[in-house]
Amino acid sequence: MVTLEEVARRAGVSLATASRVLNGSTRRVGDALRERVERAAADLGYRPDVTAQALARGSADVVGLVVHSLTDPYFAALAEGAMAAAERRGLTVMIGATHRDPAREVALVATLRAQRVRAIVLAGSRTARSRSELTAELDLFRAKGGRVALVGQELAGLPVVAPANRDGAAALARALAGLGHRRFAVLGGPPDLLTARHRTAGFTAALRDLGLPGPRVLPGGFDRDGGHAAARALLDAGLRDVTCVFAVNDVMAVGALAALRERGVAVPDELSLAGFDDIATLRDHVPALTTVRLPLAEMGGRAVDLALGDGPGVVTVPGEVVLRASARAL
Amino acid sequence: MVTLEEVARRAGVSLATASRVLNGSTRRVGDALRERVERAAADLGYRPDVTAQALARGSADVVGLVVHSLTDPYFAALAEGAMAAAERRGLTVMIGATHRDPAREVALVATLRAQRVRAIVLAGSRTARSRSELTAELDLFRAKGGRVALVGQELAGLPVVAPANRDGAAALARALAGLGHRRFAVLGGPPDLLTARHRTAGFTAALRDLGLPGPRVLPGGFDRDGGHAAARALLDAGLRDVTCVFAVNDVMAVGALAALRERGVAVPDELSLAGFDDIATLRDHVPALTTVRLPLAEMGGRAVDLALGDGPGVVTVPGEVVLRASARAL
DNA sequence: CTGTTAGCGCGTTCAC
DNA sequence: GTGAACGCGCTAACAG
Repeated sequence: MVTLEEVARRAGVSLATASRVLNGSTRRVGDALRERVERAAADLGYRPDVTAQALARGSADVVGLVVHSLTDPYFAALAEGAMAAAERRGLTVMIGATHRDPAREVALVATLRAQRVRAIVLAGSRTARSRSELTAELDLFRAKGGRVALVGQELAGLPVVAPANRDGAAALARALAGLGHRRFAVLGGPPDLLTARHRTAGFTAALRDLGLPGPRVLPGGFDRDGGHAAARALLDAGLRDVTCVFAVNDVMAVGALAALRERGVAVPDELSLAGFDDIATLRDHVPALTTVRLPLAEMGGRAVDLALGDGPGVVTVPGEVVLRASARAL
Repeated sequence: MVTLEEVARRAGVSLATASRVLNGSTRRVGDALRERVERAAADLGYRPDVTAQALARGSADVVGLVVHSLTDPYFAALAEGAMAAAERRGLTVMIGATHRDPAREVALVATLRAQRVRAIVLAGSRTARSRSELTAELDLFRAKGGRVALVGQELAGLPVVAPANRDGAAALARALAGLGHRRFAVLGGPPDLLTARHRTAGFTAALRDLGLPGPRVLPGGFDRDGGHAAARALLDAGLRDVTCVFAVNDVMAVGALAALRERGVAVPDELSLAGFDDIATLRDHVPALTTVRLPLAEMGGRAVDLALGDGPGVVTVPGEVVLRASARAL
C-alpha cells in the first residue's frame, strides 16, 4: 500500500503539498511541485486510502441509497440512475433495502450515518405513522453536515424528486375516459401509503371533474401479489359495470393481469387495465400495459444531484400517459 | 457525535477498556466494568465511528458487490440475497455496476479496494480476454487480507458459487427431448462469454448423447434485446424443422418471446421455447416460460458467506428443470 | 505558495 | 484484568 507520505518523500515535498495536489481542493500549488507530485504518485501507483480521508474529513465519498427492494424494477431503475449520477461525481453507492419495514429504514439511516456517507437518498413512499423516528435520525445526520434527498414523497421539508402522482393519474383517467370508459375500479394499494393515496385521489378527482361516477377502490399490497389479490377480490365481488381497472403501480398491474388471466377475463376485450410508472419490463407483457411513464433512472440521478447540489428543493417530475394494448376503446 | 472517549469517561474507565467492551474481541473485561461501560454507551447513545474503525483496523465492515446491471432481474435477485447475508453479519453492501465493461469492472474493484472493504463479490460471467488486469487488481486486494468470491464462473482459483450450467442445460435438453422435440435452436449469447458457452455446450452434448442432431446455434447479446435479435435472425433464416428454441438465459428468452409474438409465431403451438435462471418475473409472462431454476438469492448469500468464511472453495449449485407452458409435447 | 503540526476516533501493543 | 501511549493515513489550521 503506497501512502501519501511515500509520495511526498519521493517528490521531495511535504505531506501537505502532496495532499493538496492529489486530493485537496481549495489551495493551489505551484506548477513545478504539482508536476513532481503527480509524477511521483503515478510512478508509485498511489491510491488514497478513503477510510483515512473519511476520518480526517469527517465525511466519506459515498452516498447512501435506501430502497424498499432491489428486485422491484421500479427501485432497480432508480438505483441504476442514482449509481450513474454518483459515479459521475466520483462517489460510490451504499445500498440498503427496507422491505417496507419502517424500523429497518431507520436502522439503515443510522448505519449510513455511522458510515459518514456524504448524502442519503431515501426512495419510496412511507406510511403516515412512525415518521418521527426517521426524521429524528435524519436530523442527526444533517446536523453533522449530511445531505438528504427523497424520491417519491416529501418528508419534513427535505429536498425531493416528486413524481406528479396526482396529475399523472388524473391525465390517465382522462385518457381512459376518452376511450369511452365510464365505470372504473382502482386497485389502490395500502390506504396509508401516500403515493398510493395520491394516485388514487388524482384519478378519482379527474373522473369527478368529468362528471363520471367515482371508481370502486380496492385496497391491498403495493406489490405484484397485492395487485393479484386485489384483482381477485374485484372479480369475487363481481365486476358489474366496471370496464376499466387502474392499478396504482405497474407491478400491481402485472399481478392483476395474471389474476385476470387465471380467471379467464380477457384483457382488454372484457376489461381494460392500466398501471403507473412504466417499468422497463412492461413491454414484454401481453397485452402491453397502458401506464403513466416516469423517467425512473433520471429520477434516481436527480435525487443524487439534489442531495449534493444546492438546486431547488423540489423537483416535480411529470408523468406521461402511454396508451398500450391493455386499454381499448369501447 | 458521541465518541468512545466520552463513553469511557462517563464509565470511569480507560479508552482501551471501553473499546474492548464495545467493539474489541480477544480480551475479556471484568463484569463490573463491562456493565458500567455498556450502560454508559446506552445512556449516551454511542455509535462507533466506522470510518475510524476502518482506519484503525485497516478494514471496513463493508462488502463490495460488483454486478453487471441492477435492472437485470438475475443480478437484482443475487444482490438481494447478498445484502441479506451481509446484514446478518452486520455488514453493509457497496454496489457497483459494470454494464459488462471489463475496464469498469477493474475500476470498481480498485475503488472497493480503496474503501478497504472486507470482501468483494464479483457476480456475472466474464469474457475470456482481459482477465489479467482484473486478477492483478484482485491480487492486490487479497494481499492486504481482502477476501473475494465469485458468482457464476471460476476465476484464478478463487472461491466461487457456480451454477451447474452444463448439467442444467443438459437436463433441460433431455427434458425437452422427452417432450418429443428433435431439432433445436440455441440462442447462444456471446460466444466468448463462458456462462453462455457452457450452457450451449451442455445442451449440445446432451442432444448428442441422445443421438439427436446438434442444434443450430445463433450468437447474440446476453440480454433481452440480444434474445430478441437472435430470435428474429432465426426466423429470417427460416425455422425449417426446428420445433424448440433454448435461450441461454431468461431475459433473452423473454426477448425472444416478444420477437416471436411480433412475427406471429405462436408459442408453444408452433414453436417451443425455454430459458435458464428462473428469474422471478418469469411467471407473469404468457406463456409461462420453461426454464432451469437457480436459487438466485441464495446464491448471492452463499457468495458472501464463501468470501467471508473459510468453507469449501467451490459451491456448485444445481439447476432444476421447470417445465411450463412455453414448451409443449409434440 | 509551502511546510509544520495537530488532530480525526478508534484498535492495540505494551507495561502494570 | 486494566490503563497509557502510539499509530492508522490523511486533512486542515496555522506559520512562515
